[in-house]
Amino acid sequence: METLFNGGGGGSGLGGLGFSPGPMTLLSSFFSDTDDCRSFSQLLAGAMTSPAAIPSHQRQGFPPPDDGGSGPGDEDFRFRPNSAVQQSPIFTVPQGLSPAGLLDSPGLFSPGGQGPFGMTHQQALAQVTAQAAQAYSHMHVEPDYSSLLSAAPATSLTQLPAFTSNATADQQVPPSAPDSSVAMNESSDVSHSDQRSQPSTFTVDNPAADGYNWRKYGQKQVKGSEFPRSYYKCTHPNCPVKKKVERSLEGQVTEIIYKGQHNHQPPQTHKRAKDTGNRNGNSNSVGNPDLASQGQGGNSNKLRGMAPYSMSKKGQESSQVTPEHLSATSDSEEVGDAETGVDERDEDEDEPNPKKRSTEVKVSEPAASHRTVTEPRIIVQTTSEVDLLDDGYRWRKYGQKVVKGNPYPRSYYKCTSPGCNVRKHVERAASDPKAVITTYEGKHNHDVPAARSSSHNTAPSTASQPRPDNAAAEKHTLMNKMDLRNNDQQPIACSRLKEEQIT
DNA sequence: TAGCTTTGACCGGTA
DNA sequence: GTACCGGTCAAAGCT
Repeated sequence: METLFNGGGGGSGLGGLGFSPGPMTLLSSFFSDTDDCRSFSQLLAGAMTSPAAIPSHQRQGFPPPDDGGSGPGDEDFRFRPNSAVQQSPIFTVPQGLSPAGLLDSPGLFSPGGQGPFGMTHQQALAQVTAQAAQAYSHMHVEPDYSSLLSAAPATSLTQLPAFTSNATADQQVPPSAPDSSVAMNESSDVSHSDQRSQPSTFTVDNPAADGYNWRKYGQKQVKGSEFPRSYYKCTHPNCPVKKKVERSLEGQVTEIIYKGQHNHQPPQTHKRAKDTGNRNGNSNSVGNPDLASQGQGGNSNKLRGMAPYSMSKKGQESSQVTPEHLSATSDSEEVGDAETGVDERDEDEDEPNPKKRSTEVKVSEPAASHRTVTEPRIIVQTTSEVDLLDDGYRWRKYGQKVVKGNPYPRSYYKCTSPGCNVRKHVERAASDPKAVITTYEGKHNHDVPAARSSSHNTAPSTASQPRPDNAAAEKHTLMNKMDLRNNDQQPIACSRLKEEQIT
């Protein structure tokens, strides 16, 4: 964990860079590797409505529902962090991490966003994250990964917001699919021809950062997206692979769609090293938007997936984990290599098995084109309203997205204070609009606005819901209290919030 | 000079 | 039949 979040010292990638992923990114990184899961929303919905219906003996493992997930005998419960269809990045919650327990934590949450234990959303998130990490370490045989996770100090999360928001240009580290390739490959059929990569949350300056060389052959403003879409072709002779990349004006990759499969190995020598600098002594150092390409032939080394985070090279702001990044899991060669060295890559390159190269979950779509398995990264600018959520700060809703399986949109907010980059992501459970997960990103650089009257609800905001700027500390505290090895810990993934009116 | 990006135009599919 | 749209082409410019 320490390695994961803080780089684990030793001079590799993340550690050296000294940044941490945003909480959701972190979660995503943990959860991005299975093929049969439930969306986060669905999880929420299910948990909010049916924990009791789940046999107690199964709660721990949170047996798969009816979505074709693992069978009764399976130890893993799977669900998708995003319900964007079945092509969402999925993650597996193995025994030890009980989604049910997650959501069914007694009294951890209560109206107002804070439970009797003072558990806040941030804390919940941190806890979930920690448990996810723990779970991941339990379920995956990858010794490297597991060890990393299990060894990670809970305090790592403390720095998440700060680091994500303060990354410097030199900290460009690719988001990576936490070894989704491995997990997925192990657990699913990789015949999928359809993949969709996680749009990396982070700015990726080099589209070829996934190990392949790409040539941009077109760009177009597509309908429905506020961002232009770029078209790339693999430059390898006769390689039919193409990819479409959508980026925000800040350079953040909002979506990457791959099409085709590489019929060759990733170039041994990466120009990327030249392009972005050869950090950590290896050539695979590039912010990499395309983990999916890995899935198509890109190499996937176990540790590469451990580095799901990258930082924007173009803007600090973009380095912040934005909602789009919540599920960012791009294959991170840079990080992976940074931590494992090129050798690992070479190993993977020696591994012709296409399955090992799949990073994102594949879908069963027969189409030749494959979209990465995550939901679209496009955030629709919907309103400019200032949403007065109960945390003392003023928020401006800057977008929302409806995910499949959840009639309620996921909403994104930004702090309205000038210069403050804190963002807030609110997701409501499909079954209960009052069941909400609120995730803060970043740290307020100002005090809580003067007292204001709120038409809605609840207890004093600052009391009912810890301020984001305290999130880190809270997480820290929480994480310190947590015993990652304790499977009995009931992580909280949602809260039945105050009668918060989100829209 | 090679390779790449940019960008307007063109093409084919679809409603 | 037509307009729209996504995808691609290809000339021009840049590195």
